[in-house]
Amino acid sequence: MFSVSEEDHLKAIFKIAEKEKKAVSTNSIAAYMNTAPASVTDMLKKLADKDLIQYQKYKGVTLSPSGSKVAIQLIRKHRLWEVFLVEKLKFSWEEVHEIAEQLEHIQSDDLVLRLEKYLEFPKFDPHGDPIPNMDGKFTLRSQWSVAELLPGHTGIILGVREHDKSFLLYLNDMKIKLGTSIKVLQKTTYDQSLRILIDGRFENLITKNVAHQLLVKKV
Amino acid sequence: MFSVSEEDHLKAIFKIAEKEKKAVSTNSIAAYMNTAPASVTDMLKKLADKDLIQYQKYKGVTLSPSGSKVAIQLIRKHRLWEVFLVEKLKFSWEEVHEIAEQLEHIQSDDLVLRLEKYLEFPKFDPHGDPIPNMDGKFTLRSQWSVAELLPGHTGIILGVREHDKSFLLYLNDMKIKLGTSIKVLQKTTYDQSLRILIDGRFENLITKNVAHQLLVKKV
DNA sequence: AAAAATATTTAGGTTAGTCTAAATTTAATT
DNA sequence: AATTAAATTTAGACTAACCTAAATATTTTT
Repeated sequence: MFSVSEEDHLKAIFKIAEKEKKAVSTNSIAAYMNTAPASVTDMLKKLADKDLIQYQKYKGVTLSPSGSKVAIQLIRKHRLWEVFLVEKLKFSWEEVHEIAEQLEHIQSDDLVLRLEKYLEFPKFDPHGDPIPNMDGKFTLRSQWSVAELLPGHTGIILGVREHDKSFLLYLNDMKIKLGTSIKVLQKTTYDQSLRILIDGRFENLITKNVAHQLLVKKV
Repeated sequence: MFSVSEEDHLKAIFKIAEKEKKAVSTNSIAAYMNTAPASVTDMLKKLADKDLIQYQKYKGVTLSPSGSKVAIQLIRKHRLWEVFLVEKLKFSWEEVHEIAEQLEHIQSDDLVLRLEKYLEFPKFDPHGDPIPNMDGKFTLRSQWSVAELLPGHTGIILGVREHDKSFLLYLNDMKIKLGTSIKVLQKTTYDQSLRILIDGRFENLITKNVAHQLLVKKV
């Protein structure tokens, strides 16, 4: 239906729009995709012709309903494949992104439905990101970052904001994964770094930024 | 490493060479791939430059050791994914080819190894074709076509030569699948069509050609 | 509000992978 | 062996997806 490059651009627009509310700029897409801005402009024209985006020269883009649908289906496929890779093939959470980037472009609606059923309809992927259902609906849940927890309070890791491989390896070293309990022992007033207790066993110091990347439910 | 089109051409050459012993012709590749012969010529030049084939103008091509390796690895991935689709996702054997054609191009050696392990090292795919191991070795076994069975003798279906969807659906209708027993009741001398008994329960008439496509072990 | 900086688009070019039509080589037939 | 037919290659062109450099629009700063 759509080319890999078209799909990738739509996904990039979706991801960027998720964070910043305004129209998505050409340069931000280029930065996200590691391509030249001029290449993005070319693609935006094509996507606009196909009514996948709203595009006005120099004014940035927003996804149309059909463009949004394509992006969400891609994200759905990506996350379902990540669950497969981790749950079934026993990959670690930092290894699956590149492979899922390829698998998400496999075209077969039936495949996605059967995969989802086989995985028993997971609602979140191995990084804690929600998996949209067939209709593009994401499951919502209340979650806080560890940075928001008050000293003395505990949370259970639901997910991570940062997906960088080195960050995930750092968490592995600290024995932090989905389901791990994090108790905030102390917050430094100087730089807001935190002393935490991991699974009631390991004490460690994390920066404010790291705390911001860790998403938990309060217990 | 290699593009999808390069891989597809190498696989086509391998498949054609499997049947016909001589050097593979440009036209046969074009026919197999549904492309113009001129496009094949272009690609052959490229593959020859990369030492993936032996190519002399007008003389046809043969795979080099490295080209052969690429082709066999593709076939390996294709067949492993087919096993996954049928065994785990419960696709029917006539539905999996197109999806596996896409999946075979996913690049990750680790993925293939883990998939193979997850599937418990299958040696044959859902059509009974052998799955080469990591080193490119195919498992051999003695097999005959039903056309070779003498009246009164029985075989167990090991695989099919023909992979066409309509043929597989025809077998479904006749309740023939891998493991099914086939007893030859009678051979017509006129056109060598056969009356067979399927799983000791259903009697049916098949043409000589159909019998030739059905591979069995003798019992 | 003008100048400077930044963002974006346009213009023109490249490569991979395809095509058709014409030219050439090889194979088959008379 | 010459002619015809078939197979193959060459020549030239197209599209998708990229690029760089230059031009233009927008935003920020003085």
